[in-house]
Amino acid sequence: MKRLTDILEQRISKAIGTVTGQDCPALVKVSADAKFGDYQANGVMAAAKKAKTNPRQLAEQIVAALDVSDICQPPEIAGPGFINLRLKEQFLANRLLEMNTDKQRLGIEKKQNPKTVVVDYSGPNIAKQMHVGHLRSTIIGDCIARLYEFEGHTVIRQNHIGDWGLQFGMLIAYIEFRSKLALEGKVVGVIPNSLSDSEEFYIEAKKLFDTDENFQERSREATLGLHSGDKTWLGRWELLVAHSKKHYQEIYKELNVTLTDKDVCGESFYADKLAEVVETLKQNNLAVESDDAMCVFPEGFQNKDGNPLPFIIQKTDGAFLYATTDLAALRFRIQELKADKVIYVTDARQAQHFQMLFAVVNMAGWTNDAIELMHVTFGTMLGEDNKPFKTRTGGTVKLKDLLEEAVQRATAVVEEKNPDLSAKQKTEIAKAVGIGAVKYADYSNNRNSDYIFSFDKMLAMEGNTAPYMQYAYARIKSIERKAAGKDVDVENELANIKTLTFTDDAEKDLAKMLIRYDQAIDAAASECRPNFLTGYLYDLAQSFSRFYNACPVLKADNADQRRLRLLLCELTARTIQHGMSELLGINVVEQM
RNA sequence: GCGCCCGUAGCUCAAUUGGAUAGAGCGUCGGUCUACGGAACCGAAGGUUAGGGGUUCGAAUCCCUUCGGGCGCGCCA
Repeated sequence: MKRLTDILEQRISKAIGTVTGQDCPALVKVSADAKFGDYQANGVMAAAKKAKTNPRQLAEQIVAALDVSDICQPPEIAGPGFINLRLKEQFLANRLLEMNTDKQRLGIEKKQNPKTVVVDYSGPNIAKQMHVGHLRSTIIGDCIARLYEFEGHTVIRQNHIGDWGLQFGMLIAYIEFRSKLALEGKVVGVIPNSLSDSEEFYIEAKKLFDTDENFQERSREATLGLHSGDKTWLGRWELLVAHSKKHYQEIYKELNVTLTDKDVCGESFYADKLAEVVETLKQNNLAVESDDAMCVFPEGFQNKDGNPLPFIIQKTDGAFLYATTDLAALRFRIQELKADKVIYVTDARQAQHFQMLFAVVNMAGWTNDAIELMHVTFGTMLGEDNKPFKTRTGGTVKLKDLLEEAVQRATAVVEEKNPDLSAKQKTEIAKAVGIGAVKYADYSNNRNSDYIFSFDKMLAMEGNTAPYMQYAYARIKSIERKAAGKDVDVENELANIKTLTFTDDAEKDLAKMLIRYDQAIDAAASECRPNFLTGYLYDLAQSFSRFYNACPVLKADNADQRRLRLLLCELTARTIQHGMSELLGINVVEQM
């Protein structure tokens, strides 16, 4: 099923071309106001300007050259030269019937020319618990990956974990140090058995590092040993990695995030490629020594003093930096993974770093115009005091704690609203609602802005929240259950519908919303903006509520009317289910 | 100092990227139910889109400028 906006765009653009002889886009959008119809073409004014003619007259000529009679009623011209379009009921009905035949994709086609898209997101550090600072990248990135995948692209997820460098040298040196203490009977436990052990060890190690020169020295040796592949050091390090992976896979599972172990490709993976990256850049005369460090100077970047800003790829002491790793990673993604598009999902503070990274990769000739490099930024998560989100005592909020609290709060709400459900159901619902609320709140905000984290707001049943969406879904499922109780076989009734007749405006309004789902997905994917999708789903749910209020389904006037209404219910449920569950990774529930 | 992001209703946020009279939710006020889950629906009030200038048929959106906020800017990631 081809996207309606694309069909209209194509036909009207063609008509503009026929009339003016110029190539001007029709700019078809959903109408701003229902009184202007369902869709509008905004491109005539610009075309008229280009052709140096009167826009209203041009609009008339275009309409005369246009045939959309299979879709719309005769187009109207309004204002300075808008072309307004009203869908025919028959067209609307046909679209619904087509959607009905495709349970998986609601009739939405895959992209004609799929690309290989690398999405880099989440990227936690090992040996530390995930905290709120990882939340936005993890879930926004996951939505982007799901969107592209649904559109038919080949998506390669990359979890670029922080698992290399001095801090881990320090930690494995501490494991060694601790084993000596253990021999003297001063501590119990030599190796960290869990991630929380690792975290404690990390704190202890840092203390020691800051106060003990010998330990500092040993940490450097450990780092070196690790980097040169020494088995003893490597073994200790692998232990840390294993605990960490287990931890964040648990979090991903809880969050319903699609990252798996095979997507992990962190700093350590690129460690042996860094020297070669630097060497290549040196040979190309792109990397030069400056203040004893190896730097590349991409054009257009300045430091505080107005001097060229370096992209430092090797420190004075010879060590490599994250810039070096990022270069190696990006080259790998382009050359080995064959990426057509690389999307980085990190916070906005790194914008300049990525601009420079892309510039350097371009200088090196590792990329070309056909490859799209994209930094998807997002703002900071703030507490209700408008300051960066912290615990009451000012500490970092652990993701695990945050999610637990969300589920706990949701449990209380379920308990209050629907105490008669089974314990098992309540648990399932609380999880879907609690975790869903956290994710949905993030998705529904424009990712560029900072956003204020509030359990009360995200768990509210009103407004654009996960619970509202889940409620809309549950109500539809409730109707279908009731139908079964009245000997109405919904599946059978919807299986062989040939014609549909609308008898109420609320039906038509809902139908028009339903057929716009493909466009919402496209907008969300192309801009990497999940809030376009949540915005659509919310509009849909509201539209359904209006319909629900106005149009009895099971007590409809006649069989035809009931069939149409059942179909609208079912398609709405499927769309909500698909959008929430498949694209946002938020579960819906039959009852709540 | 330079650069990036931001400033929209009392509050929290949208606005399909330059389109028609800037929309939601919360809060406030007023309505709707013996239909299917009231966790709902309808309506009202609330705006000089921070201020000013410009571009054009048309600006919250683009350009300039002032003010206010956040974040970057040489060996952390």
